[in-house]
Amino acid sequence: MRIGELAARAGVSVRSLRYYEEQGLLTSTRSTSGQRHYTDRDVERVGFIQRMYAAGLSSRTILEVMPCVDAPSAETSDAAMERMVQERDRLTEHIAELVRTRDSLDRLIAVNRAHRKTLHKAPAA
Amino acid sequence: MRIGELAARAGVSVRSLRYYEEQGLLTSTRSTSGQRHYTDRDVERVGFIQRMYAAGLSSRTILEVMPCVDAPSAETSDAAMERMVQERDRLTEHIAELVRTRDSLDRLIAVNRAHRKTLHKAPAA
DNA sequence: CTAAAACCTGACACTGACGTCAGAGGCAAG
DNA sequence: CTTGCCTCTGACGTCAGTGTCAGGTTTTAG
Repeated sequence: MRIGELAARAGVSVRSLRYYEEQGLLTSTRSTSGQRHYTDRDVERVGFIQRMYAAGLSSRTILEVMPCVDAPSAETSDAAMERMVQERDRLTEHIAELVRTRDSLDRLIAVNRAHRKTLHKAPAA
Repeated sequence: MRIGELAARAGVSVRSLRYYEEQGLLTSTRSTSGQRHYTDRDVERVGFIQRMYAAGLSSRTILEVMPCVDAPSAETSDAAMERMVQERDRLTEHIAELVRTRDSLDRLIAVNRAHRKTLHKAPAA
């Protein structure tokens, strides 16, 4: 498929796909006229990339863990494995922090609700 | 206390504190010479701001929920409460997404470990 | 054949939370 | 007083992912 279809299927912009290629995260075969062509597998790959971005990894870091995705059946480089475990742990810690933050938001909401109930929806002063 | 001490206590840069003030998130009393002065309570306030940033809120959004922090005992504006609940829900969804992403990383790690074990740490080809 | 739509490269714009530098003034210690 | 550190304002730099525009080629539909 060409770049427009991949973009539509993966739910990203054409611009992003070119950027991913520029960053070495995505490769394409080129037709004689220079147009990029992709396979169905690339849809998943772009999805993976997007999730990594959403998890806070940079292009460079995603690139470092890619060997684990590309060659899970081969001798994945130690560096890539190490990086992936490291990012997994970082993500775990980040999730824990977000949960704590959400809890504090919950408490704040509860406190405000309690006060509003107390005031019985009194009008502004 | 002056800005340097607040920065040290809250673990942020002086630059950030000035930026927070510029965004309306933090206020200071000024000495006659124009220097900013803060209270102990501002240390917590900066901590709160930092956690909100870490949770993905923008300056503008933090500003919108601030009434709930500033006046939890008064008639907190409906808009602020609504915004806070909305952000709490967004955060919940984001956490769920991150957990899914971490699970997929876990699976990827497991797959790679299994293959490495199978290969019995065979040297690179 | 021709017009529209998709694609190409290259480059500049943008956003947002800062870093950093310049030039000037404030404040406690020796 | 002066040395040295802290602070002030203002402004420009940065980073990273993406938007967007220009100017040109390719593919597709009629």
